[in-house]
Amino acid sequence: MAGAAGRKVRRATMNDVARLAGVSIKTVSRVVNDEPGVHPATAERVLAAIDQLGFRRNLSARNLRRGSSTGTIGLVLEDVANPFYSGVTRAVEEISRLRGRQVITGSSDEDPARERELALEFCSRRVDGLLIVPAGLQHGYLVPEMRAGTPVVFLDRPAGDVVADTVLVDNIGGTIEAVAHLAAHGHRRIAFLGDAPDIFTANERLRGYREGCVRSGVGYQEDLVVMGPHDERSIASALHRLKGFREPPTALVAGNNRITVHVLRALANVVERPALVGFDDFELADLLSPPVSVIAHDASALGKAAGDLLFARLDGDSSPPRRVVLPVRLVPRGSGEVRA
Amino acid sequence: MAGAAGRKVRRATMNDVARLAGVSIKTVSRVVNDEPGVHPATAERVLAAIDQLGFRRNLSARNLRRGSSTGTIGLVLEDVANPFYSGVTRAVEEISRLRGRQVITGSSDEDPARERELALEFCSRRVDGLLIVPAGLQHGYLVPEMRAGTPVVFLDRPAGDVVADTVLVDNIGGTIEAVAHLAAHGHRRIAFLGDAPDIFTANERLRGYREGCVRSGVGYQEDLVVMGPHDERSIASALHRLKGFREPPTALVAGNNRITVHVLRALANVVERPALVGFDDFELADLLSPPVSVIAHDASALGKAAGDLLFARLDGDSSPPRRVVLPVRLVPRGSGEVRA
DNA sequence: CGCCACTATGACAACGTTGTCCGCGAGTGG
DNA sequence: CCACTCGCGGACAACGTTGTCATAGTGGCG
Repeated sequence: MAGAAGRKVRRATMNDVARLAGVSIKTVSRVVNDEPGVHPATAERVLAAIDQLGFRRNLSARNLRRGSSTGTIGLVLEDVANPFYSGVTRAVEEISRLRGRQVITGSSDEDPARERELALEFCSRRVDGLLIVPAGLQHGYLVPEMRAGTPVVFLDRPAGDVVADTVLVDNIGGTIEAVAHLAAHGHRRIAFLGDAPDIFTANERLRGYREGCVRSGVGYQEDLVVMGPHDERSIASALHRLKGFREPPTALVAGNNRITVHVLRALANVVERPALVGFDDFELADLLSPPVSVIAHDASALGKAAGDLLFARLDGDSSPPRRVVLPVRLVPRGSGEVRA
Repeated sequence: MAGAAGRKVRRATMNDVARLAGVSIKTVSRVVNDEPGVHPATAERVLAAIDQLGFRRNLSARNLRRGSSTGTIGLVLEDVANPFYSGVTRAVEEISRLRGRQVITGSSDEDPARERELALEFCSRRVDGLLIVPAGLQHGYLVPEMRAGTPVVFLDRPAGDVVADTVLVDNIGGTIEAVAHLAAHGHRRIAFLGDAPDIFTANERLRGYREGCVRSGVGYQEDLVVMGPHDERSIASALHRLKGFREPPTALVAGNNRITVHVLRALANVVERPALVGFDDFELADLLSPPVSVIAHDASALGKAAGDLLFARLDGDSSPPRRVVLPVRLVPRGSGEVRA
């Protein structure tokens, strides 16, 4: 059992190592960086000294001196605890690891000020690249960074006022498909429960819903739309209100994974359940009864696509900014295949 | 629409700002750090220059010069994508934010070498503190760091061979309770599906299971224990094998959230389902049918406790290392209350 | 009018590392 | 035996920032 007892000790530097090994500091540097031109016996002595002192090279100093890469990628998202974003995080981490980079993450909680604060903090740390799930619409603050050559990729939502690489999912197409699917099962009164309309994806999905209603010949009815922000309570009361309509909706489209879960919870003890299609897939959706039909898209694919784009830029790709839209697919599992 | 077009530009330094504002670099530093003794008009000029150049102070240089805090906390866990750990991550992020720190995370995937690599990388970055979910049993490599004053807190599992702050959950107590609960409902053949026994929590929970069997008068039966590592397939085949017994188990204890989910999937279309209690709570457990009874413990509580411990150390607490064991509680929801 | 206290600013070194360049000694070919 | 190369190691500056100390200006006061 080794303890950490004893006086707090100053951290060893290359100088200390050099002194102990009886060589110059530059030689230590050479050993640490696997540079050629060091006699094996000398290297041995240096390594022994490093081990004895527990020396770890100071990356702040290294980064400062080298000026180029800090070996870090900044990732700003809405909430790491949301399974969708933690999937994205994992994918980004994975691809970064292959490229020898560490990931620094931060949750913005949909607060534009917090997003900006995090992103700028990351820039101060001189991250090699930034991946951002935008909370706000103003990203002019990133222009100096981009000018200085820091690649920025926007994820899941586009930036408001800068032109940059962006990876999105097909929100509109997905919602159109959801509505079409429900309409094909005879539903004519299809409600939409969406997130706050100033969130890009929420708005796009609303547009898709509207378009889907029109295309499916159902007709768009304002009163069947309930936009957020939502929590469990507000979803429950919205459902209650909809149910009180003279012609209540027979089907629901839920705008994202959290809303879907809230809907499921609100409907838990209801006998006459409306048909349901949720946007975003989630674990256990297939094990619920009825299993929940969803518009699925892959968090890892999103993270990977964004990461690929970012690293391509780091590798020197200077083509015009790209916008990648990842496909979604309807996964019918039961909850959406109930006839009206 | 601002573009990032134009030549790639060198990043502005304090020197550039100083020249543009017609002051010395030290004055710029004073403004940036809100130090007193700068004439308001001068500060104004400096701020304008900063804005014009898009200057962001280089934290590598700052950290190097100041030598003290880098404003970062390193978090090594098993897999950010696992909801349990992403909950921990979020809690750590939250508490770090309040203390003005950024969190750097890395997933070890249960690989001791990877854990070590990540932790040492973080040390090279001179993180202010380390939070580690140990993958291995050897942590001697951290001794120099701890000597140098970097606080280390182990999370969810203890370290193998160093004495340090540790936050655990009551694995043994929880599993004992699970077994007792099932026994109270008349079960005499209770199987245990656990993770790889070299994982601390898996082993502790196995011990708890064994103890629980003894205490409940059920008797410990070797052949009802199936340890991992597990995936969906292996769980399915284990269940199949157990079912073939002359006296098949009438109840199951699942060793962690992933195993529980695998069990649920394997049992999805089975009519005669054994009673089930899972270790770890998970979202939607209450909405399944039957709702899944679990031994619940709080990921955020774990993250918060560890963070509190870490920051207490950073604030100078030098009392002997502590071991905190967080309570768990049985949440009966249905799946565990089936009579034998 | 000379001295002091005080404000506003600047010159300079140092943090730990790495890139550049230089030197020493041994081996090698003519 | 000399000139030249090659392998190895070291001295020194520089990265961008901040702490220390010095200094110029300013106004008050005896």
